[in-house]
Amino acid sequence: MPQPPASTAQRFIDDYLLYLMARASHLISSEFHDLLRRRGISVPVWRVLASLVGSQGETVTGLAETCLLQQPTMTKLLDRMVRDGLVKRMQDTRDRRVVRVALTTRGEVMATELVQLARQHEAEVLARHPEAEAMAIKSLLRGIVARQAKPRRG
Amino acid sequence: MPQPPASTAQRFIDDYLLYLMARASHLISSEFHDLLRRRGISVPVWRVLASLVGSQGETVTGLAETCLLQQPTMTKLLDRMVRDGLVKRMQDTRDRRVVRVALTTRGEVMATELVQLARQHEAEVLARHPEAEAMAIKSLLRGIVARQAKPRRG
DNA sequence: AAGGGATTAATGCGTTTTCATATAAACTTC
DNA sequence: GAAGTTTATATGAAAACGCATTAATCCCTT
Repeated sequence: MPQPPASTAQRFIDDYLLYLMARASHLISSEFHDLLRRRGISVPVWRVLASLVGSQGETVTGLAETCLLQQPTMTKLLDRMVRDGLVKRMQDTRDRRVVRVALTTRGEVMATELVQLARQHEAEVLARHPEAEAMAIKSLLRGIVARQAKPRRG
Repeated sequence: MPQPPASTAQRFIDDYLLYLMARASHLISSEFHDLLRRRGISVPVWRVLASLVGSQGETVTGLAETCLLQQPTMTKLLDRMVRDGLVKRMQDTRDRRVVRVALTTRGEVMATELVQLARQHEAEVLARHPEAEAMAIKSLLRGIVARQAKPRRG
């Protein structure tokens, strides 16, 4: 284990809301992302799959926003997912500019399975943070960061 | 504006904790990241600067963890920051494996200025989310997502 | 109904990140 | 004190990302 930082309790970022949110999100998500990696699934792919469950078809731009990516990044990600047989592109009947992206059968099987695992994991996380229902946001997130700290490699 | 998704209120992800956290974090941070971009500063560079304010020197691995990056990524990021005169590498006296990274004068000036802007922005965000002090985490984060929604391009 | 302006998705290029591995230094143990 | 193990950082190839631009379609005004 490396030495603790020179000034342990005094760092700007440790009381900075945006950092607390980013770190809490990162730490908690890392657990599930590890599970994904073991299955050879990248985080962006998982996000697209999860976004498309139950949908008849989403636009590229809409998916990009949902998945927190830029549109060109999404286009290239979809290229790979089409190649891997997870999603298909369809033309929108009303607007020929629009591409509707939907799950293939294979994609749907995978997505459904992962969503179930995600729900399980979410339940575990919530069980682990029982005070989450009542605390102020900063101390809450700070608590998550502290408690969650480094279960393994982030 | 694009069409709303086929099933508006029923998506799995809209009630999924990890997504709510990631999205809330992304949305709020985007505002500040826009400010950074206007100044030509990337998010990872900002994170390193913010991590080093008030420090005598952090290790590469420690910085990587703090900044939510992998260690090789941090090494290369530091290469660029050294090149740009923002940080310097120093040898640790006790453990010669360890590289101590610290701000240069130029880096410190920049970091201090940015931290001040970050504090301002944080205050604005907190003022905008007054109920943040008392709400349950999921509805809290969901509320942030809803209210923050798309101030401009994410 | 035609043309200007806006919107959707794709492409190309340069940069950055990741994954796997290599190198070097320091601890441990016999 | 030397071999083996662990820890810290660096490197190199391949993938992914971001920005700017392009092509096609739609919308709205006149």
